[in-house]
Amino acid sequence: MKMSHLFGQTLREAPADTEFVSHQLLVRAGYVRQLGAGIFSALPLARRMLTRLENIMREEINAIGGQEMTMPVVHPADIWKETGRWYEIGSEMGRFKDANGRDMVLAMTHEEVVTDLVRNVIHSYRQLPALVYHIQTKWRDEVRSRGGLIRVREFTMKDSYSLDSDWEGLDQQYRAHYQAYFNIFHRCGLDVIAVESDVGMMGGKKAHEFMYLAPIGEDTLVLCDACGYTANRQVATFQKPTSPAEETLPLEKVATPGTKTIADLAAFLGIPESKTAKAVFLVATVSEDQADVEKFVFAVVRGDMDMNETKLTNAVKAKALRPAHEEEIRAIGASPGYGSPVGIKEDVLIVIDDLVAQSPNLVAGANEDGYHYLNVNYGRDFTAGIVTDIVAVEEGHACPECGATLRTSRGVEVGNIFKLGTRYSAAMGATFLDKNGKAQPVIMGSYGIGSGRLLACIAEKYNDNYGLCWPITVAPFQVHLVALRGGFEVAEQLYSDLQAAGIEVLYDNRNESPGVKFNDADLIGVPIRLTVGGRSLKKGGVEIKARTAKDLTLVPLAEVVARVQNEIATQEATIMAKVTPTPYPG
RNA sequence: CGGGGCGUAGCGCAGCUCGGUAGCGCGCUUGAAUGGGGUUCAAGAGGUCGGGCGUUCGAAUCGCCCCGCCCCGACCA
Repeated sequence: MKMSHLFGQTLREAPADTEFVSHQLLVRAGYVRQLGAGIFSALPLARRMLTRLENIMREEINAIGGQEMTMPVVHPADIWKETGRWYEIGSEMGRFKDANGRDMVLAMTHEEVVTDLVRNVIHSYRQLPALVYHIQTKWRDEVRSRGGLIRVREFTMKDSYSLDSDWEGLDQQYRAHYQAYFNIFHRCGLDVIAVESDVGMMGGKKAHEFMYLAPIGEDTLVLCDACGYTANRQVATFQKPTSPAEETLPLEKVATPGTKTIADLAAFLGIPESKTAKAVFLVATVSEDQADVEKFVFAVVRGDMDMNETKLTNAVKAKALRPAHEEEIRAIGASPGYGSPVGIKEDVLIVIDDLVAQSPNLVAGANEDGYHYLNVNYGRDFTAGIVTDIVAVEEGHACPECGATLRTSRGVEVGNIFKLGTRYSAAMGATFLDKNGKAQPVIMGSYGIGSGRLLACIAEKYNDNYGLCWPITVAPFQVHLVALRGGFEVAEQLYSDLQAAGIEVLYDNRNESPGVKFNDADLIGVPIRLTVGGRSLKKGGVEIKARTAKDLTLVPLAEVVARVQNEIATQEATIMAKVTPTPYPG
């Protein structure tokens, strides 16, 4: 590619509304342009990279038996109504009516479509297992897109769907993806960790997220350095402290004026926060018979811990959760700041953390302004509809596996794998006949990687003060050939020689000053730079420089192609050395 | 959806308080010089001042409404 014809322009200054380095550099270097909030065009430089990323995905998914296909971006709403997600998912689903007034959906993901295909195509256990995938555009109308290319509304994803006749088969395909995903990210030069995650709107049984650890990440991860336990904070668990054995003491009501927070209360009574119970009032939206119903939820955790919304949402099978208004709290007989499950109306759904159930003699509100109860005990003084883990893990808690101290870190989710099970096949009647001639729902898995987000993460990792520094395996070109005065004729020849040798070359043939060319080359970030000019020729050849290297090396003209091939091989080998088997946890 | 900020040429910005018919730097075009890290000089092209309504003799500037974009929060695979 000659730079004089490259569609795109480098900018000296980044647009004012860009925040992250990856976003700034990708715009400045001419890779992407923004059309609207969370909507981007990929210019030729970015398109070349996306193609390379997607080809890496193709190779790895093909290697575990995947067959590429393409499923549509626009779906009739009927299939989404069949699985219920038409009703469960809120405003992030793109909906419109076609010319005949039929409800239509913009693809957020493709479980419904693939399941529809499965019920039409798969009839026998003999056709299983199978693995299909596609690379397709999705639309998720995030209420708030942010972070440049990290969190967008329109994006392209590689998603694969595994189909099995038994659970062992699903487990096998799941593990195969687990390794394939590490291979993909490592081949892109990105270090990731796999963490246990919430299944969210996908439903299903088990899920891992692949996380690129970076401060710009929007997810908080819980990590154990001792045993390797990793989980998204949304689902992370920990070893709860054991409560001291105590005689249960009689319930006692005490005046505690002006102690609306746990900290105030503990200070007022001179007790640790761990001896208190914290009440949180929420209203859950629950789907009942395709209609949304609001249910009051009264959650209780120990005073020294925080509630985890995801865990609570899952515990009550809610579609959404919001804090309750004061009137709603009073309506159930509780008092904000002095709430407790003791003496609450019976039809209220009380969810308590399992640690609260085991902790004797806690201090809890008296549901009366300015009063608390001492020595509240589960079972004697109150009961709960649900007793389960609803506490958020904090830095310093004990690892659920080995007991060592946990730490937290931020991460960007670049991929995920889900064991869907029969969630979709059962709902849509995608069954096969087993050996006994009995109809069984197909057992499914779903596995996604967002290519644009992957590109942004690589940009976020590989840059310096001058611009981008792509890994050779994903770079838009392998060589950036800079022609300076007195070197244009040689450069032209070199350009065709390199291309003839199968090397991807970006050739800066523009009549620009050297400084402009070098700065653009650094900004664009092609891994190997060749410079030909009167000066280099006088010295006997062409200068070669790796983007990340400090020094130039002079190479005789006749050896340039071989030398470049050698450099490419070396850089590729460095990255491929990281592609190794990763043990599957558990 | 709540809070904050912004919208003037491709990009970065000034002008707005105090209304008088739009400017700077970069980029772009042409010419000349320069020629190894955003070089220099000269001459140019390019703007419905986000949109609508209103006030006014006159609106980028004042008022009202709307739209868009960014950040924080809520939310989210």
